[in-house]
Amino acid sequence: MSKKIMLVDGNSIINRAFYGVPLLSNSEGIYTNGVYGFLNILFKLLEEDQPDYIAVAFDLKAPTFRHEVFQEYKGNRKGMPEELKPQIPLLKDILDAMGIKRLEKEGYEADDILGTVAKRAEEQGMQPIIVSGDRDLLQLATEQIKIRIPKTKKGGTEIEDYYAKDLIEKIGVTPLEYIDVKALMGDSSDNIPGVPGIGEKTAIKIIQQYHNIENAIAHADEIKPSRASENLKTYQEQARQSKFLATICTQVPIEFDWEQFKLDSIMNPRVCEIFKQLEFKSFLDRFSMLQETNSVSMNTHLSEVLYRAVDSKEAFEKVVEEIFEAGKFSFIIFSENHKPIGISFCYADTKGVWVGSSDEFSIEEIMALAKPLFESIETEKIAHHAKNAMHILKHFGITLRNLVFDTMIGGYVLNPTKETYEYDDLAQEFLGQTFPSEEEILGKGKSKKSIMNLEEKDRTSFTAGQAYIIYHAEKQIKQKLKENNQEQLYYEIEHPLIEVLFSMEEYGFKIDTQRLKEYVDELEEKIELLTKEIYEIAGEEFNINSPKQLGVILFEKLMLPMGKKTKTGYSTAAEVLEKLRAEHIIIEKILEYRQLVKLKTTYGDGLFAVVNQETQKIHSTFNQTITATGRISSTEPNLQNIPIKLEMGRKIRKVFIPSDEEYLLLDADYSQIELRVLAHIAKDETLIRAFRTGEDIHKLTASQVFKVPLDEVTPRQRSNAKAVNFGIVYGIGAFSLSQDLNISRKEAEAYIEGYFEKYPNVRKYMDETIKQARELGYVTTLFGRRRVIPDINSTNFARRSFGERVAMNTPIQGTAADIIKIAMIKVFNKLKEKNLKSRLILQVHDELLIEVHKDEIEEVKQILKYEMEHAVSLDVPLDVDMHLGKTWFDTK
DNA sequence: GGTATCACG
DNA sequence: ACGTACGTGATACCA
Repeated sequence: MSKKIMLVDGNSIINRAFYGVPLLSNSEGIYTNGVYGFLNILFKLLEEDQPDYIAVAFDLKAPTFRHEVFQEYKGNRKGMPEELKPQIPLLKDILDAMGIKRLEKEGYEADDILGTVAKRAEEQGMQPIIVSGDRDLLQLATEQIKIRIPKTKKGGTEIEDYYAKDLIEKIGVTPLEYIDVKALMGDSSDNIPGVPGIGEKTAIKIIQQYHNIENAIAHADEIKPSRASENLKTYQEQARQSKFLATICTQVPIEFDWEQFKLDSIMNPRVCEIFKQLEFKSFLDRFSMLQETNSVSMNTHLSEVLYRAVDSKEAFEKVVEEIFEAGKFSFIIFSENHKPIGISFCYADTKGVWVGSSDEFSIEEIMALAKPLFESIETEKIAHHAKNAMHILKHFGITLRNLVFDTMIGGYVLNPTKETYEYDDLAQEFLGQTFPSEEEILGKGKSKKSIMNLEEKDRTSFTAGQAYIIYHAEKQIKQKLKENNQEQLYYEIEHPLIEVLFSMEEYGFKIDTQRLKEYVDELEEKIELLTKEIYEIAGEEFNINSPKQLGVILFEKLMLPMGKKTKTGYSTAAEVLEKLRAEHIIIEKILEYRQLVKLKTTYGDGLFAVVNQETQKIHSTFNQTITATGRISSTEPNLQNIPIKLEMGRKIRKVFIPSDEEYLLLDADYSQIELRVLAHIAKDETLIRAFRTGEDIHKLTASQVFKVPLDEVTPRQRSNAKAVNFGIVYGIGAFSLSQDLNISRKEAEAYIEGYFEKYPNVRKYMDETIKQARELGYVTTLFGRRRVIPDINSTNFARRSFGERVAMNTPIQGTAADIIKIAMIKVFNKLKEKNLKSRLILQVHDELLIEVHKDEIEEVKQILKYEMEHAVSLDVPLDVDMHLGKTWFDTK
């Protein structure tokens, strides 16, 4: 049975709908007739045809006011309160919510898109159904392609259907001849001039006889009436032109995937909410009829109906059974004081359950009953922050299998700049429903209530409601990912990464606590000594850690020249003190003191505090939804900022050791990954060639910027060029570069200009990226990661400039982040597949660290290097340096 | 809870 | 004339 694909001409149908029904507004004063009529026709057709696929094409050039007809307010467009405007869904929002793909293409009309897709569908053996109010489309009719033309009449909507044979039967011309009919009769709405004096009747008669305008023109003398004959001769050029205009282009260069058009359930909670808001009552009724026997109505708030609490073994066993039958469920584990207290589930679309632990029903018993469910490879799971749940489950000896979606990660992929990804937001954003936040229900801080203290009804609706939200938000998030072309990013990068990060966290990093203690003691002694010296020099005791008190000593008591100020007073930052080094001996003492205190508190004491006393390991958390660029971050402790630059600090790395003497540490880092990414995405020949031939990139830049031969570049010039390269990646500014290099702004400007002269495509890339950000409001990485930059169009200079730098930097930093994530997944899978004992334990943005078993060194080295260098294929090679060592310090 | 400082890529 | 590089996290101070 061949698949049906319905292709709707959005513009013409909404026009029909708009004119076909009387102007009506709902109780909010929102005019809804155009969109209402459109949907009315759409639903009727969907019921009749039951297509497998659907898409709606829009004409970007056509006036859009009828798509936005809701924005009229009480008859007065300007009268609508500003705060109401963005809340009113437009037709496109409704289509998006229903999961119906919109097709739009700059420079092409909806007709052309429809023609193109229909032809391709026909080639694929599908049955295309084109829906349009425009008879132009009749030229596309064939034996397979059906054209449906709805007509809004008093008694309702009537639809005329045309296959090729129907056209011949009813009008007497073939679809191709119909183009010539149009060309002769013209069409004012499509700006086709036609031939004056020839209307529909005459046009059809002429074409029936002569089949096309060329032939008709050749025989113009024979044509009657004489007026038509005369005009055809006079306006023959115009007739040819009209034919060109009337011909639908079926070769529009668009790419699509049939799966994008797949018609799922168009009636979901989000759509329901919109219909409620617009008071489309008849559609809501249609929906509730579509719902199964279930009493659940979407008009009911999601916290009110669906849920039940389960508090006995017998009852939960039954629930587990039901979930197995459903084949798919969402779940949330609730914890208090680091101990799980219950689980909520949602399954079979409308069923929500809260299973709480009690004296009679322990969490251990609950977990034991749920174990087969979580471990089943048949049953699909939806989670929110699955990595967290995996740790809890692991504690009960449970391995989570067949996780199909993580709504937190999905939300992050759609918009990485949000502070948090919580349930109330998901409900609002993806389901259009209001759900209370955790804070509203439980409060926060010290007065935070326990879930167990809630009334049973509230507890159940709160916990199961969250499971309900993620169960239903999943479809919406997936749909949005599809629309944004981010399915690959989610399914091939972020989703598989969850397990990799889980494994890294779970495995941990062994710490030589003995050595750490010695290190802290050593620092403590030095600090004590320095403190005394500083007090002596200052002539009094004060808190050196307080920038305020330190400022008073330095700039008031010792009268040192003040460099910079901060909001609150004098700046005592290292950058400022460094310039005062020669002024007073206290400065170097303070700088050293600062360095040592930092090492002791943050890295000494800080690390100690998070070592698991039993295993002597630290288990950092790798956050997957924090950064705006796609990098991961590390907390408790942050293992991505362990000192390395200064020798004193670098020593701390000696306390990071392998689990036992069977293992060593293997470190691999990408060389210049961001500059390589820049070379690739900017397509700069000079840069690409340099990386291909393995040149020293900073030296090359120095030679280009300072206009000296390559072998005459001084170390100083190379180091300055390095700063320029950094600046480029960050979105350069002359002022900042001048600060960084301690040169004049003029000189810095000359460096930048010199750079862009030599790497012209880099400048082109920067300009184009900013332009794209302005137009689209966002920038993307090579793998479709997207960051919205609202400030790019700000009228405030500083904000706008920031937006521009972000626009330039994010694709570079983000693409590098994508690449190493891909490498991590590949390395992880290879180690697993080959059943090796070696483990990936850390990522530091361009660096991976593996705890490698001594028997596996050569094999793992080969895997690590290969997978990192071949994670993706760019126009430049990726280059990886590797080091093996007994401690992290030694992997240099 | 905001600010300053400083550790990393 | 604007105010200044991109991305993070931890700690100590202080209102």
